[in-house]
Amino acid sequence: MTSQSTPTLQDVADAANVSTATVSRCLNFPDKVAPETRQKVQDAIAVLGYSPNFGARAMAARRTNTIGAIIPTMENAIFARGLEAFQKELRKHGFTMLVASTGYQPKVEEEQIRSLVARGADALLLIGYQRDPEVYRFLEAQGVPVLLTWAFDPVSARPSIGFDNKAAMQEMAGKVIAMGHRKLALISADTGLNDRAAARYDGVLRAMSIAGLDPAQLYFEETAYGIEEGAAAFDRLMALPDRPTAVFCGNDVLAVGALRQARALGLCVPQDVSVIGFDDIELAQVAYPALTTVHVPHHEMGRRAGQALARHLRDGEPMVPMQLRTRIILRDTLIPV
Amino acid sequence: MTSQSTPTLQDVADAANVSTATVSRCLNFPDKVAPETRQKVQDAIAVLGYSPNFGARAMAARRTNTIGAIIPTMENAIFARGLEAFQKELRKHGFTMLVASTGYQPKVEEEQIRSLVARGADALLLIGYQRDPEVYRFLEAQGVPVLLTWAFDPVSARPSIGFDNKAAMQEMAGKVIAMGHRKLALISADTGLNDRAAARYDGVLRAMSIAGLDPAQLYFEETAYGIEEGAAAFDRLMALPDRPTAVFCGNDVLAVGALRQARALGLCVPQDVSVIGFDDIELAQVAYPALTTVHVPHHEMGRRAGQALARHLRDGEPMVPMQLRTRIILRDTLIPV
DNA sequence: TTGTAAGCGTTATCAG
DNA sequence: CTGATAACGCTTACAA
Repeated sequence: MTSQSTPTLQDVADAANVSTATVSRCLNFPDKVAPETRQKVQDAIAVLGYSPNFGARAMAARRTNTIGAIIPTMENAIFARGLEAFQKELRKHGFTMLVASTGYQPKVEEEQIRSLVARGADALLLIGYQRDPEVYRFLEAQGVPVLLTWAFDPVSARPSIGFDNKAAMQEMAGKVIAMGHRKLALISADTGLNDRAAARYDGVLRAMSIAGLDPAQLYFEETAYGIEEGAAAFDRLMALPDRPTAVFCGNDVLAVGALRQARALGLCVPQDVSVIGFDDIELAQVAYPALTTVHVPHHEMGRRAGQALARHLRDGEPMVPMQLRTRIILRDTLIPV
Repeated sequence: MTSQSTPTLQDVADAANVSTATVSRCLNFPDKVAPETRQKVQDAIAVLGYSPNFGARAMAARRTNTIGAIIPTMENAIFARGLEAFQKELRKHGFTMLVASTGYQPKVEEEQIRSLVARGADALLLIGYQRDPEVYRFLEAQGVPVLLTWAFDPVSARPSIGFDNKAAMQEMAGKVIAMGHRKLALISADTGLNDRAAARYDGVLRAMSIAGLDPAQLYFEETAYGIEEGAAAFDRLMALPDRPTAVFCGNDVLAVGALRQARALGLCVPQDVSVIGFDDIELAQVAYPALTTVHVPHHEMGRRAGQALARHLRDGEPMVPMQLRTRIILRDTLIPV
């Protein structure tokens, strides 16, 4: 009774003259099987080129050793470093990462969440807090653990491993103000959809208040994500009658766009205007002038997230929220006014 | 007989007072079901919050509407644009993309291939031609169609949608030589593991031969992938007694590293040395000076690959190889010697 | 240590 | 148009 197409457990069992149960054990608990039996089975597996059917396994075992990660975008490497670390850590623990991206669209994120859950993801890694409560209910109902990252909200009860976007930006803004800058601008991603962007915005406002500046004076440019968009927003700011002397950017990608546009306009950064980024992705070092920015511990964040999830799944350890520190990286795009 | 945990087809069937077959039909062929029945079922689905189990579905239907894409790296956005387009196109046709990355390690690629196949990928998108023939045999045995991309080899029989790396680089090198450059260097990724890198290398050599230069005179720096690595290689080249006047780079990431190092060394690009990239990713425009490079039609490549695969899977259309054109983008890092 | 057999949640064939 | 029912390939008590 040889199968025509791809070999199954049964085929292996037949070939090795054992039961399917034994083959299964060989695969999952090798030491629960007698050495010689194991050898026979492994030979059969090799000969047939057998490899287990994931769907069937998932269905029978009711777990997949797979963890889904859903990020807003795969472009521009904003999340790449962190994910890389996450995936490496998971691998160590025998888990596989599945990635999906949403293009910053909540609807798409919901789809992706459902899709990954339907695919049997044992847990999910999501970026930021903000999403329809319905989504969280769904996840809870399905019994899928979720770890949030890239943000840390001390008041939220949801487990997260990230950093305080507001505090980080506030610190940076405080420094900029201390350098004498008074005319400030912020180029930001959509604060309505993106809680990290919103928090960073709040950070700038808070720093202004504390310094006795009127937050209403902040030039605020909200824009889509991308180098072009950053450039366009910067262009609008520079067309203002009373130009800002320091332009914060919600992320390094926008900042690099701003830098490019400054060049196009014949403006010198930082002499004519200072530009400040956020994230410290590789781009920031390569940009010219090298970008002053807020360093996010991408690698550590990914690693710890992987660790937390793996331990939770394997040993049932509860996932404890963890706040990581950011730090200001002074490069060449910021000088006192 | 209500299920305790996540609802199943059976639960829906019970709730709607129909058979599981009918529910399944509602899901897959809505118009093969009477409108009122359909309504009942849909209500039940909504009430229970049912969503189909992917593994079970895959097992029963023997297809997943999922296509796997395996790329060398997710960092630096080299493949990001193309993948994005690929994924968008697939979505249009009702397919889902699953990504995996290999870190440029053949062993890891094999693992990922097996993993995606085990997960039931209906087809695979792979980068480049070069891999163990055993892998191709495995894929064939499993009946999994494969489309290659990011390369185009006219003599290979395997379906691919890409461009001719060698011809592209040769054209660029020809141009550089025509500008009077004689002392040439190439910073390349590992040509042993990476057929795109090897082809680009060959392109430079060929252009030299054609121009009557001795290919053996090419300064060749083979290095790992990354900005740091590009910088280090450039540094070694500049330490040479008889410096090259033009430095080709196997990709934009290496080129940007070279640019950074030039700055660090106090060298002016392009006055002191010309630098040439390959790929034309966003980085190339943002770099300073803006990078002269070979434009790869990322978007079109991804889109067409998605189209070809979707049609093949849906309508059984054969996948025909397609060669896309690259073009030289002259920006600010190359001048005549 | 190994085998038997009952699921796991769908799809799809075949009657009705 | 709808309902039984047999797969699909694997895991896991439970027995031997």
